[in-house]
Amino acid sequence: MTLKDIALECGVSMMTVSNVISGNHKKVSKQTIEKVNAVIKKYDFVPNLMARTLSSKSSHLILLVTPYVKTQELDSIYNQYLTELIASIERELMENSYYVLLRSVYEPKEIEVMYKTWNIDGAIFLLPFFNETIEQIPDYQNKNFVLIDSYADIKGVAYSRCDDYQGCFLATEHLIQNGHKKIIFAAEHEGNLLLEKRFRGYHDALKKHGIDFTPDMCRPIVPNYEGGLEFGRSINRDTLNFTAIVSTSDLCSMGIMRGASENGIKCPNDFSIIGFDNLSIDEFTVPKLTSIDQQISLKGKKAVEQLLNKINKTEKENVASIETKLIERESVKKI
Amino acid sequence: MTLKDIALECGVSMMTVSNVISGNHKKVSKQTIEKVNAVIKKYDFVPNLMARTLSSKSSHLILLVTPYVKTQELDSIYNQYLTELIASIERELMENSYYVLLRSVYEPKEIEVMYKTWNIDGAIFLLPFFNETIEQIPDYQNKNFVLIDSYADIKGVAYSRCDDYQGCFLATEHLIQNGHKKIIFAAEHEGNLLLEKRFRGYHDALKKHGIDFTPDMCRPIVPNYEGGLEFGRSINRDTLNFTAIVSTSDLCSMGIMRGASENGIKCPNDFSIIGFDNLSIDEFTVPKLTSIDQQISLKGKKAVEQLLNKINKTEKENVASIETKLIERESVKKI
DNA sequence: CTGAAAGCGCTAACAT
DNA sequence: ATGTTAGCGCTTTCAG
Repeated sequence: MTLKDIALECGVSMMTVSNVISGNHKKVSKQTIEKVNAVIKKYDFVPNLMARTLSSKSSHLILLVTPYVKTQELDSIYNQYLTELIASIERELMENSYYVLLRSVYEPKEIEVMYKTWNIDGAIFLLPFFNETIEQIPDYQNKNFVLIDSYADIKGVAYSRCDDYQGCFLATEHLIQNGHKKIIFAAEHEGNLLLEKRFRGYHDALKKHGIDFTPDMCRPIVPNYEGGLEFGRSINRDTLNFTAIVSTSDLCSMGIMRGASENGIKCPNDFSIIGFDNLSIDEFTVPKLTSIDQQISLKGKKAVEQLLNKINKTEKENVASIETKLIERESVKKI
Repeated sequence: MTLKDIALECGVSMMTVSNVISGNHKKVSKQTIEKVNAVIKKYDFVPNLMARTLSSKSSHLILLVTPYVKTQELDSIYNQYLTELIASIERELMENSYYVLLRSVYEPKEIEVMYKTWNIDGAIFLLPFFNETIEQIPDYQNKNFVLIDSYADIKGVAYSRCDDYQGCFLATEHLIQNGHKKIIFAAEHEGNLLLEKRFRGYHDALKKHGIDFTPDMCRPIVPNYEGGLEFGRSINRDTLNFTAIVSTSDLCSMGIMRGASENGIKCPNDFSIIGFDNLSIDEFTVPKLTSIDQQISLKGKKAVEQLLNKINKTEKENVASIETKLIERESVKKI
């Protein structure tokens, strides 16, 4: 069943059917529209987008780019994170009649190949691992790129990310409001644009409430489970010179809690901690972990919004900054 | 840059270039092949698959089908699970020059629409939620379907799933080998094909080692975190008439451990437990959770193998049953 | 408002 | 071993 068959049965030309389907309703009379739609419905006709793309160049295909790494190498945070992100993006694109091609990419060249192969209409980079490669892609300014979680400053692309500054500001302020003054920041942030934003939020919250920041309050740990575990194990009654920790990931927080508990230092009685990401496992830890929620689905939705703005050349702000939320559980104690 | 341009520059016909690209090397002389390949390389020419599909009908596009549900409704197990599964499938398809279209599907009709729209070459159903809908899809026997984790018995489709029977057999036997005799099975399995297999594995392991099964050894709980929590809370010194639990999900195990510990009943001293799925969070629980590993990546790889067999009409067994593995951690105590 | 002609980039089928 | 013809299903362009 093709456009031609529909046209024949309706006694009109292919162009008329095409116009009805494309929603060019100004070019067709009401009666014709109804007649054509009836026949389309009768046969459950669905236009072939391969053919449409070939002649019109626009495929309605969006490339979702993930890094090509061994699955095991992906920090487990990405598991939950990516599923939710991809699901929300797919849903939002679907509602706008776009389709999702998923591809793990190792070198920038592959992006270009995908464009030539499938006439891609745009791409969303799901993780901020592509900052350096994007500018190597030919004509990247005109390729409708959206970067997620990236603070790179690349001309012509759009961004969707959570407000990392505000997230750690919130966390820090919450600790202060619970009576904490000796609050440390648990991540090496130098050289990492995202972590620098988070550090800045922590720093400025201290400042706002008249607490001096000194360099020893920043602990240069790697913010994953192992890094947290190592740091946690270094905590004992002698080194416990703080009452609260601003962490930059839930898994890191879990590592810290586990490591410290090996020395009999327990959260929340001996120290309070706030994570980042609001993973569902936060409900399963002991104590349940207070965390900063990233609103992942909203981030995906906004990424699609940015993309459609680019595709439709709607002149808009090219950064979506998603508000974070504090999710209170049991890892912060009022002192 | 098109086939035509390459043909022109080489001084040959389009068909010759096409044959070189498709690997029809019997139809072209060695010199011509080299000449053509040189020009292709010179211009980084990539053939347009929209055009190829239009004339050849084969798109090299594979549909990955997930259920369309609210993200929040997806049990968190699927998060980690799906990411790893999708990553392994994408990788394997990519290596065979296939491309991945991702789509969440609400009703069977949508599958048919995707086929008409994009000339899909086959589909993999990532979760066993489609058993009832598949047979409603027109011509489903010839559509190259692979179902993951399904025990449905549908004509003409292929399957990739872990050996659930063997998984719980392994778990039960491991407990027995650690001296346990009073072992309960923690899931309502009736009416669920997959859970029935697991129960059978548990049952047969008991039998093999001369332990009688009595109906009270099967606890009809819902095998997720909440169900586990509820059951765990029901355990106290009076009701603790077993020494070990075969659970059918890691999250359920975590719920049980948490619920029981609220009553002062601790794993592994008061009872042993083995989970199912081997989630990475098993490393973070206290005690670390012994579990049955599903080899998710292998499952994805085998799913692709099944699919390619169908596409290439290679006559093979249409079920891939993935061996499970026991991952020992700290939740089983020798008694 | 409606239609005819031409062509998107490729390949199947049939030549030579 | 190589080339020619026709056509995949749709839209663009230009005419009426």
